[in-house]
Amino acid sequence: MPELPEVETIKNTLKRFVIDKTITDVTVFWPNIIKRPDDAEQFKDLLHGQSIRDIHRKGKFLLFELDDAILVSHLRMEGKYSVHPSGEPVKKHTHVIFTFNSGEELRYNDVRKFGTMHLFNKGEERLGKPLNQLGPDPFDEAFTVDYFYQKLKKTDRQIKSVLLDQTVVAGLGNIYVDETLFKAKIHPLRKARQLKKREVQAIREAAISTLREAVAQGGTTIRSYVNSQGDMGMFQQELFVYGQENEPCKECGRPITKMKVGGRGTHVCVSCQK
DNA sequence: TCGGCTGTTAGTAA
DNA sequence: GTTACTAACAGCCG
Repeated sequence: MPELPEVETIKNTLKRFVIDKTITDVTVFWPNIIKRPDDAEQFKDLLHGQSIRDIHRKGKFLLFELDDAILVSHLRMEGKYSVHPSGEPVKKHTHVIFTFNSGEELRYNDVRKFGTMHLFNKGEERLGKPLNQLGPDPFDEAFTVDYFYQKLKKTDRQIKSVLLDQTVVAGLGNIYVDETLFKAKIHPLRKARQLKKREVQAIREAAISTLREAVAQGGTTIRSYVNSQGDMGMFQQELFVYGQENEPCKECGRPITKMKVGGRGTHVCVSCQK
């Protein structure tokens, strides 16, 4: 589900509910979510007594900053965080509960159980998986045209697949890649290494502006995404190609085509995108 | 009823 | 080393 704009929105809404709350207990119903440490009991012990001081985002990852630790969380397709009074009935697909000293709980819910949590000592989170291979955030100043152009030049893959590669740039997923390529007027099947520098520049700018606008709209809700207050995003109203199969292109009027690229459903205006 | 699809990515095979 | 495919899981749609 969530790509950069959704994770950013979740971070911002969640902060209001959890900052300076102290974890007094952790309950893990589906241990496979916990990837580090490998033992869920140890995970629980390390979190006991820790307070949430801040929440950060890197690509699609949420980073919960605790007193002595960083909890790195990826929501994958359907992960959600929400805060509830302790007495409230627990919903189906809730897999981890962080109990606070405030009489509330932070609950992690994930229909498909794909999400992951990695716990690190503070300062060590960038050294191991999953953050050690992550490319720059699109909003980071390290995401320069030169960096991007060099990366694209040394791969044989199609541009769409490269944009989905989180080691190249971190935060784009299937929706925003399709939207970015439409905005840049580039066909998703183009070989990355054959793109001209001005095309690479156009993709970079399209990605940044698309993501910025989507953050402003609170993300995109296609089926299940809601932020940590339960609000839907609004960016689905601004989509040009994603989910617009057979609809007229908002630029040229010709129908949007759906195809497969790298195994992913891909939406393209074959008239606008070359 | 069942196969195919879904906002992701780690692991494996070629 | 690079790239392509699949599995992890559940639900929805035709």
